[in-house]
Amino acid sequence: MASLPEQVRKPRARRASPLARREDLLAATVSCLARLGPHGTTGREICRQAGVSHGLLRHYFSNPDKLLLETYEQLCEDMLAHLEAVALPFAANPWDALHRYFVAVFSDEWASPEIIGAWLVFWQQARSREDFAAVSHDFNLRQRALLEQLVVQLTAAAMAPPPILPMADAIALLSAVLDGLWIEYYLCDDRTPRARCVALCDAAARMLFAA
Amino acid sequence: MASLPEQVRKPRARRASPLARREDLLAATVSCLARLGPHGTTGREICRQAGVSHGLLRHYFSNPDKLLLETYEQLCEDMLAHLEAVALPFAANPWDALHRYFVAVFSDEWASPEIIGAWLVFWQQARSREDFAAVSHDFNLRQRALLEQLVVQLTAAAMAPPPILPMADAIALLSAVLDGLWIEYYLCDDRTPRARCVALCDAAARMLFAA
DNA sequence: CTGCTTATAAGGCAAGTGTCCAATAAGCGG
DNA sequence: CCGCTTATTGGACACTTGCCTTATAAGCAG
Repeated sequence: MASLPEQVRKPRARRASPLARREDLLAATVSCLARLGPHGTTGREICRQAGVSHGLLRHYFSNPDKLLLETYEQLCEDMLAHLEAVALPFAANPWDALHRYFVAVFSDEWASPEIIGAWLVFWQQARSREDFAAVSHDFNLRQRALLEQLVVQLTAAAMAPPPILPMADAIALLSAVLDGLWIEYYLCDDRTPRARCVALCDAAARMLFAA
Repeated sequence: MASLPEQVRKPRARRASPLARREDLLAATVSCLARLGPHGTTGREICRQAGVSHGLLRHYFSNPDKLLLETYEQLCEDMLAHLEAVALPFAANPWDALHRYFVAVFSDEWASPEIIGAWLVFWQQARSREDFAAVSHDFNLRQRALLEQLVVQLTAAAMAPPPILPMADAIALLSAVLDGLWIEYYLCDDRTPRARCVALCDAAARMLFAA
């Protein structure tokens, strides 16, 4: 039993479509961020979570950092697509569209501890990293534009009088309410239940844009 | 020049008062969190930033994690003390007191990228770590209580009519506005200048609590 | 000036990480 | 059924980290 260099490898794993594997890794990254925080989210740990060998990360992403960045991009893209899909088809009833937007923001899918936890990490990165900042900036612009569009529908349809505050201020405030409640929802899940967040947003919108 | 085991150590460093050194390390922690993110904030890096040997951390804190926690505690304590000192002495003029509170929240001292960046990390930790959650919870309660006190002064002094919304809702909204603007201020420093944040808070308060 | 306390430095060690790389087989086209 | 592409594995390496320990000297009491 001195030398047995044989039968060492065991690539039993089924071969997955490259696209599916990539998504596995992206999802595992979010999960790791939420479970272990940014400190514990290492390339090897992500692979462990995804159930693949640590060598595979390199095969799909140039390095763990890039994986993190792409996770951010993917998350932004998905969230924006979802929000647009939910609110835009209801342009005929602007108040309803806005309400649906709020519901989506606080939905299980986008206000889960996992997602918000990951989001906080990305915000953090955006301060010190150029590439993360670009993604963040782009997302903010697009999200703000969507919100603005919904609000403009309100006044354009003459369903609401011109706001008391300058339009830009009113939108900034509504946006702040959304962000603030979103964070708070994350911080302690029992304090402000989902339905109340939505109700508060509705109230704020009515206050800002209705008589 | 074969064997020179002599003259290796060089504890040239001046001896600092234990309290000052502790504060050095706490400050270095905040700085590291902002500069390198949670991932790069290691015990050794903090010591490097503080200009001391890596062995010293152990002498003041049981481990890097504990240092992080104490940094959080210190930050919370300082911020609450500051906010109270700024707003409470002006109970005679409730609107003014509230305004001073807003100004303090967005002051250079408490809305700096360093502070908010560190804060995001602590929020993240609060989800997965019991001890961080306790600090976070305690801070939220006290901060909320302070804000509530300021608002109650408003109505108690009959300087404002009873709010349109239930009191609890109005306070929740105002708090959300504060948090939301605070974060946004962090995310891109050129978008929403400090003065505008304060003005928006004032506007929100007037809207919620004045006729 | 001497000696004690203790703040400080720095080395060693095990564990974990990122990067690179060679070996292996899974699944498809022929 | 065979052979090529490539998804996948797992090891090697240098490096960093956290933890512990010992050696040193800074500053104060006497």
